[in-house]
Amino acid sequence: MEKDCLKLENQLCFPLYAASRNVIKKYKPFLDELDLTYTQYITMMVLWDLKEINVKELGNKLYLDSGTLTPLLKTLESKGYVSRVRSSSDERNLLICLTAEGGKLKDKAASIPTKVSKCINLNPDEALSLYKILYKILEGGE
Amino acid sequence: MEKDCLKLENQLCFPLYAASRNVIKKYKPFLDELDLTYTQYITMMVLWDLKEINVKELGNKLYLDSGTLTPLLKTLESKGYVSRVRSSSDERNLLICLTAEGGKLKDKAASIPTKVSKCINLNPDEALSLYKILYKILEGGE
DNA sequence: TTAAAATAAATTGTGTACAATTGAATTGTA
DNA sequence: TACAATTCAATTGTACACAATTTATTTTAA
Repeated sequence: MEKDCLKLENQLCFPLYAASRNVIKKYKPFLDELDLTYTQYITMMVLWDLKEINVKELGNKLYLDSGTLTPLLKTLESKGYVSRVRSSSDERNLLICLTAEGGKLKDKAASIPTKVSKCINLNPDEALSLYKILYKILEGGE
Repeated sequence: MEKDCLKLENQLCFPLYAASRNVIKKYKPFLDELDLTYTQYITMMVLWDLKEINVKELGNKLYLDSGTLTPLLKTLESKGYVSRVRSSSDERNLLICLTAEGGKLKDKAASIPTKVSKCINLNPDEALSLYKILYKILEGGE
């Protein structure tokens, strides 16, 4: 009986992993219009909200490290959506700042959450339940 | 109000993406002992169950394409866990077969699901609810 | 029956993820 | 105040993901 534990259909992590990729794919046609990948998009979300943040804090919010963020932020800089400046008070910190160009993207992105949620077949109860469980996983360990 | 839709904390996809990576990380110490990555592990799960499958069907089960699977399966072959043989009835198909060595891994893996579930802070109701919602997402579109 | 269409895997190229290491800047402390 | 420890970002190296294209094989339909 122990063996059924190793069947794909009895796993919780596998559908979590597959559903995550599945939903991210639904963003693609909308994000293509903004010339953003999904990871770049969630980075821009933080910046649309805060305007400025250093790499460390950004990594804490996105659960990503500098190995992922450094090249991604250089790409966003090359697109003109953010600037990268060393903090004068502590040269170890790199400040990521939203540019005017990056700010304009927010308007174009405003309709994306609604459009994507229409592609996902969940009712409000399920969505809320999912949200709570996912944050319980995220908070329950790191 | 439209603007709050673009806040990270109001997204459903972001915690899905973050929780997926968070849980996969919990497998790492256990999978390191088997010299498997998470993607290699779920591939082995299919093979422990079916013994043999072609790349196309494997991709359907894992929601992955040949671009991901081809190099991964070559790695598993080099580790001695699978063999790769063209189907004689249709040379387009590549059959992936569990080797004896690969079969032995199943015993070593048997305890992993229990160990990982102890690292995830969910009660049985939450786990079942999550499972159902994730499969609803997966079935609801592709 | 043979040429076009379809199918399967491999390949190519880009962009993450992430562990581990490095290097520069800052902080704590003897 | 030096200097060891810490912190932050960048770098290095490996392994996915995935879109798009290519190559080989098989199927189909004229």
